Amino acid sequence: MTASHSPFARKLGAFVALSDRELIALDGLHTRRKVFPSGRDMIHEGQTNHSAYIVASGWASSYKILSDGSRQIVDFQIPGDFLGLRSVLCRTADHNIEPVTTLEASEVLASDLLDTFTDMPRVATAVLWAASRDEAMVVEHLVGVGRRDAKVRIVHFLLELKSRLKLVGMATSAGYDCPLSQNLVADALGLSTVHVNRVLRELREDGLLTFRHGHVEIHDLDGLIAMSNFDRTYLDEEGPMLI
Amino acid sequence: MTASHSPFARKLGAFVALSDRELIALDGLHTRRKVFPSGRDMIHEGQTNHSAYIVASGWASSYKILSDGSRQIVDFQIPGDFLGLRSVLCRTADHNIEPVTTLEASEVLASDLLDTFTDMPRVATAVLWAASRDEAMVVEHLVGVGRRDAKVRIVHFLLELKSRLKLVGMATSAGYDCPLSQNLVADALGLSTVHVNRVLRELREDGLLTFRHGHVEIHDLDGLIAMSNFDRTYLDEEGPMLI
DNA sequence: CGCGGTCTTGAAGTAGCTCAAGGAGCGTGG
DNA sequence: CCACGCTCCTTGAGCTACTTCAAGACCGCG
Repeated sequence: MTASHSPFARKLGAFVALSDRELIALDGLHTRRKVFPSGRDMIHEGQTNHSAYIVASGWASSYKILSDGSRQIVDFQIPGDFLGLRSVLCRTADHNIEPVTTLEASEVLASDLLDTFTDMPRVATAVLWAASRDEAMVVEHLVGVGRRDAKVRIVHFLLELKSRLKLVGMATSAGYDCPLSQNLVADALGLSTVHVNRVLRELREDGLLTFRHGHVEIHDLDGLIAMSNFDRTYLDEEGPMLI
Repeated sequence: MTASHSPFARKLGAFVALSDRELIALDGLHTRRKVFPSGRDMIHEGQTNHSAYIVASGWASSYKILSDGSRQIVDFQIPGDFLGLRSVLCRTADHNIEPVTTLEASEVLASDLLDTFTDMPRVATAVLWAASRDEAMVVEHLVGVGRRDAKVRIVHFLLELKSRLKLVGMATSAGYDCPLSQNLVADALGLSTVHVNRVLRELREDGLLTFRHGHVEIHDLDGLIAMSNFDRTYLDEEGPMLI
């Protein structure tokens, strides 16, 4: 696998060892590309009959708004991730999706996907794997919000992001670019913006990491992993798990 | 559909209108029945090569334990629910499952399920629907833990449970039996046991609901729905959504 | 009858919230 | 080119919704 493949192909290639033919087929799903501006919902809760997408570039957020106006962000989507895969199945979306940055995404027809599956069953395995990884991430997110204090929660979140970005070549162990505002992080982690700011300052002062100006710099990876009990094997595998 | 069918068949019948032949086929999945004692894990995190089950009677909990010993319960399973469906796919479980009460469950082989699917595609639709409902419930759970205060969180939780139990004939609008200890509720909702106790007392004093001695009594359904902004349509449909 | 789990209540502490106000970066229009 | 109006970041001060600790009551069970 080379860097010339799409983030989507790179990601799946990390799960399941794929042949060139299979990787090219995955890239082939990237026709019908669209661009979405940031800050405007591309999928509304309750909306029916929309499509699924694969993110080509940019970040998005899926979230719910409560009656009192507060927002819970369920997950962020980065290049290579599916957007709204489940809501295609359910026919009606159960949450909103809004680009965080300008977003390029390719519309994926269920039929195209299924054709690829019958043609190349290993691809089906990989997609299923990716889908259940997404579900596992929501569970992990729930655990964090329910039982971890703010500092550990934020560290865990930033490490997870690092692992995910690394998979598509957008992060190193030293750091990564991150377009999320402190407000977005707060709404994802069930905290207030103010508190996120304070914790980020503490982490900076402790020499653990710096998150500023859209960039996360990791100063002490071992320290971060130790304090957050981040599971290295959870998302951070080197090489495909299934040969 | 009559009450003589299994909870599983009842539940799916509420999603998709199923013929007698289809309902009977679903009941047919309930061979290979096993009994699990309460309080002992039936599936461990990291365990591989275990089976999926359908709960026939009793309650179970799926949860994760953090390094500091605290526990986050991700979901409870009631009769008619799948147990460990995703971990069959992933090969290795990403959370523990422990019966809350004595549990009767039927082992389901992936092959049996797939045979039923090819034979009766509507069943596949129904199972897929149930699976994505489960996922939607985890998301809703995350929203609650992240953004709702303790009172609303508990009310929402108990109303959701009511809706789910109603689907399998184990609850009425007046109330239901609930074997969960306050400690279990606390670990599901990211609260302390003590605080759950206090909030429950408040709800009782406000004449909204009583949760005592393993029984939830609903005194003021409209009041509860109003204060928690519970979405009536979310799980509470009357009649199948897909004819 | 005593014992472990659950429930209940009080008292005191604290993590994280809200409110408030100022600064820094940046696009936009005068 | 500067002034403006954003949005985002930063910091302080005070508050409150929760937590932890502690102790007693209840209850089913061996």
